[in-house]
Amino acid sequence: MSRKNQTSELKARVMEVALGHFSEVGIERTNVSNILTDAGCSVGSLYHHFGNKEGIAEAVFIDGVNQFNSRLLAALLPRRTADKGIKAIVTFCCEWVTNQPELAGFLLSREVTLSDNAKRELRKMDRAFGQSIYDWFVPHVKSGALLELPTSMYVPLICGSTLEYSRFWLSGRNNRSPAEVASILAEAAWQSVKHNL
Amino acid sequence: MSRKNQTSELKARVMEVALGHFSEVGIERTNVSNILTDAGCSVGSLYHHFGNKEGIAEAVFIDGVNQFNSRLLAALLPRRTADKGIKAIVTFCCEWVTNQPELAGFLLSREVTLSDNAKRELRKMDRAFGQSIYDWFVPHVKSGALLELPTSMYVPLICGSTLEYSRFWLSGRNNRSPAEVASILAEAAWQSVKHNL
DNA sequence: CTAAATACTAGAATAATGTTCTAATTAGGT
DNA sequence: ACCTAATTAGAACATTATTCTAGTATTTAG
Repeated sequence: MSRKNQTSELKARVMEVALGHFSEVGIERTNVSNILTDAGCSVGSLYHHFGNKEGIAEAVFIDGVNQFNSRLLAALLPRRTADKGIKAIVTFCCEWVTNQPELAGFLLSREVTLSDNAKRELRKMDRAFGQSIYDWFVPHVKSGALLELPTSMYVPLICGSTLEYSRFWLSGRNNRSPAEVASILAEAAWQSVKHNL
Repeated sequence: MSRKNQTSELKARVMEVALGHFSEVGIERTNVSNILTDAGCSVGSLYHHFGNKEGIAEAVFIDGVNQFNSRLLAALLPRRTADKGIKAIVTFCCEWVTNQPELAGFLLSREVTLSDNAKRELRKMDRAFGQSIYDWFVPHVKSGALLELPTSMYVPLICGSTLEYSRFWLSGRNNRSPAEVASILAEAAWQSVKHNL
């Protein structure tokens, strides 16, 4: 196997193992040495590739956000009406959380303290993502289908309930998965941002 | 001063200082020695009273939840109609977060890993609190003013958007405080749980 | 009022664990 | 085949949470 492949496999293995530990006991309480043994990685390699423990968490985080963003766009952009779009966002979130509880829990926990570099990278990603979302929204606001609100309020209004419900479910405090209650959450989100004549 | 007062003052001082550090850099990155010097406390005393660093965080957390719960009830229980009640909850949350950003940020961060004891105590508090809330809700659901939903969904639907918006604001990513947009959030929450004929 | 018990304080010593550093190894280009 | 740069290795190190032993003050009981 080429060095490149070996390396990226090692990094992937470390990130996967780390996610398991992080989501189980949190970043602080997972020790580096456990990651090392479970991933079959040496101290030197790990610090070469990730810098420090936070660096692993950052990598996992950015990877997760990337995956989430691109899949969400794929679910949203084809929708042609406001209500189908809003409901598609909520439904997608519910399914994503339900299907990848570990990753979702990790992203939602906000445990990661991002370095300045990681912040920059995330901001760049967020800008591109936000622009695509924005472009989808504009016509529906202009047509009067959606309420006109401060930009920073759409995400909380549309996704807030879903994310809050997801946090509950992920912490094991209720049985029905987000996917199972997606239609309720989607309808509620729609009611809260649709324009009421 | 009596020993009791001296002790409880020390504990309060430690908790206050600790909250400052926690909310600034997180639990992991605040070091015990800083808390010690800032609060004028010895290693021995601190570990005698709190057990370990997590123990301080737990104490702050439980204290905060208690305060929040009792004040929320005071804001909700006097309301006699469904829409006034729902909007009172949201408005209260917005003001509470806006007025105590440090404590709010700490509670919302979910950084704390609760010990089994703390979990038990919190569950007890939550049961009492939840019961009072439940009693307020029942008549409005029976009367048809509010949607009938799985119990575990009311909190996310009513508070989710507000909490999500609060997280954004607390992380410095938008200017308008929750209190400033409370009416929008309250209206949205109401739309999402009211019964639509 | 005295004595014993208890609660509390103190800080040096310890242990746990994240990170650095130097040296060895390997792969890919010339 | 040789050189260079990327990578691996793990022992040494540094930081920091926590324990431990000893000492002091306060309350309680007889």
